[in-house]
Amino acid sequence: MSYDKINKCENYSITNDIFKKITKEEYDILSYIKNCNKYDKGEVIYHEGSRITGVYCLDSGIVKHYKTGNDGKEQIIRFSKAGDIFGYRSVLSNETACTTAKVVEESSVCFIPATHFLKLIKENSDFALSLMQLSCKELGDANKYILDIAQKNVRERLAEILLLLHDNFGTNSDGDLNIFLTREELAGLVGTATESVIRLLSEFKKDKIIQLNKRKIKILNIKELRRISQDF
Amino acid sequence: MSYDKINKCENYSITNDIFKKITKEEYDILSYIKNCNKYDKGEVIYHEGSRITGVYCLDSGIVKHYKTGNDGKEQIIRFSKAGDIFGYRSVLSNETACTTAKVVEESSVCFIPATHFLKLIKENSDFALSLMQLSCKELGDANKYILDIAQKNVRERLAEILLLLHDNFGTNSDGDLNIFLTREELAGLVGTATESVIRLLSEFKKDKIIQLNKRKIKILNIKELRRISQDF
DNA sequence: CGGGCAGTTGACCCCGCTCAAGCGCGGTGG
DNA sequence: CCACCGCGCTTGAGCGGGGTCAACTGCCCG
Repeated sequence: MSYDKINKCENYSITNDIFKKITKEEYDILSYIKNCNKYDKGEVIYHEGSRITGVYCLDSGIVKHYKTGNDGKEQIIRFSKAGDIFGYRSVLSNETACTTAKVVEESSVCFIPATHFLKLIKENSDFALSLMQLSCKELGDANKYILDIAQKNVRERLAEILLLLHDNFGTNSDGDLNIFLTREELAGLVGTATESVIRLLSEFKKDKIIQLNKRKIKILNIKELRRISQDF
Repeated sequence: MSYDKINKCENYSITNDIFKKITKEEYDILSYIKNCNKYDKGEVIYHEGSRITGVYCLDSGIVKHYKTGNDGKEQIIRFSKAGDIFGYRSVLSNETACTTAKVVEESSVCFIPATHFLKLIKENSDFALSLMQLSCKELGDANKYILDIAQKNVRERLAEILLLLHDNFGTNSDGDLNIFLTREELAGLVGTATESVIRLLSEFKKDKIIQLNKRKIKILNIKELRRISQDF
């Protein structure tokens, strides 16, 4: 992280989502206190197990959150995109980070110290409530994920992940998904081996359900994908 | 749920855990407003997908929370025991219930209407904060569960579940786990087939790691169980 | 006494993991 | 400029963990 990258925050993230609930005054103080950095692709913002001293919000870019298994394999839990905040789980539960946060696409990240974040929660109950809603939503997502991994087969899960990426990141003008993951990352998301992802992607391609070009993925038949994913 | 079971709450649950943070006055109002019921084993408190109009706290008993897969198989997400609250996720995120809550052991359950619960959060920031800590802790647990199911084999997971039950429910004077699940429920917890659970339990028994007597399980070698579970 | 459910065991076999080999491509250095 | 290396991707072969099916037992309860 080079020095010239510091303090170039555009304030996007704190105008977004849950920060809608803070007052003008709180906003001004927050703008003053927060601290922004740019991170390159592949850089780690924090490691699983490390103590977190504040909350991060993403101005731009994509960050993946993963846990590492005993054999060193990454299990991706979720992604953050522009406007999302992360790290708040550790700050609130006062535990070490339960995931590693690594940059997938060059990101601009704001940092809000824990003390100030907790102060905001205490003083603004609307803010506290929307934060609670956020963590509850994440909890619901995690519960669904547990069911999926436990009961669906790899083919169904891959279909579901493609739909999830489609919903979260959308498509560019060419119709390609706006996120470019390695096969290994896809495997870490689905919870399977890289080779299995490759084989199934080839099948989907053969069946004209998706189109592949390197890491670009275009969904051609979203209905069929939904049918395969078995999600009603 | 028979009529004579209503309004016999002992107030245990609202003296517990997160309700420590409420004031005397709030406590008195809450005692007046809340509503208590007894539920027999097997009764459903609410179903996955139904709208929840308040938050539940458990005075006594055990409740399991599970999601149902497309093939009808239960995936148990977690248990509640005396002092725990549940249903708050749906109330806060304003979504339908993401799990079914079913009584495993006869339970005394208090109900707090959503409006009053939200009022408490708005007016008592300490209460809000400890509730947030609770949801964040659950989120951390869920994330760990995802990693486990995705990367560990059934043997490792079963060992881990036995340790988890041991930590959560403890043992009685005979050293048996204080929770009595069917083999099918254990399978739904581990995320596997009933037959696999049976076979592995037999193995653990053969290896003198556990003792079995119907649904009673006694852990004989907790170290070995920890080794098998691969959890560091 | 009979029906039904939980538990158990054996047989079978398929999904998906692992290992290995080969390919394409971009970067680096001689 | 080309040779080489390494990484990501792809494909094939093999096999084993664990899911499924079926049969049997024991037990509870009507």
